[in-house]
Amino acid sequence: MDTTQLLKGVLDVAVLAVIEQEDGYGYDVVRRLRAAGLDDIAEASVYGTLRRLFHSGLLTSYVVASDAGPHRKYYGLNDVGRAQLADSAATWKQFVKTMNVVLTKESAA
Amino acid sequence: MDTTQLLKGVLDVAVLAVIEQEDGYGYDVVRRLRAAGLDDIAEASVYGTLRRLFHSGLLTSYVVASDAGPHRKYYGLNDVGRAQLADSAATWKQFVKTMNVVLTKESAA
DNA sequence: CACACTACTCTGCTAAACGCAGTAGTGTGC
DNA sequence: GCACACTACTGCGTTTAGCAGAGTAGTGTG
Repeated sequence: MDTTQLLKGVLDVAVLAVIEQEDGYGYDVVRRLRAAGLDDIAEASVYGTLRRLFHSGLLTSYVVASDAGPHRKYYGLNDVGRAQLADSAATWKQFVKTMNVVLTKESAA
Repeated sequence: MDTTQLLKGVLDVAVLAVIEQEDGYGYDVVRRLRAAGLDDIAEASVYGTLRRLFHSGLLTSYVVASDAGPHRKYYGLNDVGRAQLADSAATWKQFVKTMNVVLTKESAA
């Protein structure tokens, strides 16, 4: 099965969670997500998500010069972002529970 | 948060699981999924998923006359479907674990 | 015979992840 | 001193899949 479809709607939460830990820029968020186990995540997806979240008003943004490459566009959570994260994480957990009900009923052997 | 996006890729597994329990027809699968907690699932999504899974060769299909309405198109799992279900369920569980890592690292306070 | 419930189909819309290409900045090796 | 690798970001077009909404029937009830 392709995990691409599973990511839908979840990448938002994942990115928010990673940034809450510590402010991050795109390239770095990609690495942190991959390190956490989302191995085959695409760069374009993360950059796209960051832009979407920022334009939705959930993130702050500031640019920092780098000593090893181009400048970095850092993102951080604001209050709206933190609230959204809490909310989405709760929705996710509830969803997982529901799916567990659906899946464990299977062949009640 | 909208659960629509969370369903992506997961509805397949959910439908397969429900059908493995017992053969079912569209209208009935919808009710069983809703009963399990996927309240706001749309009929069109389930019928679409059933057709997709059938055409992918995971389901068998047979028509039964009903005593209370039009005929019913029942679906059942074949071996390919059962294998796919096992596989997808495993992928899902792994994905949930990964997401748990991502989410619980959050604010390691 | 109108209406409700069952049961299914079809068309078109939309969100979001991704592939791919392109643009730069920096540092390393030949 | 130039090719190449790595860092860092942007933009466009494609694809997948869930959903809204409308339509078509069959059955049974007031």
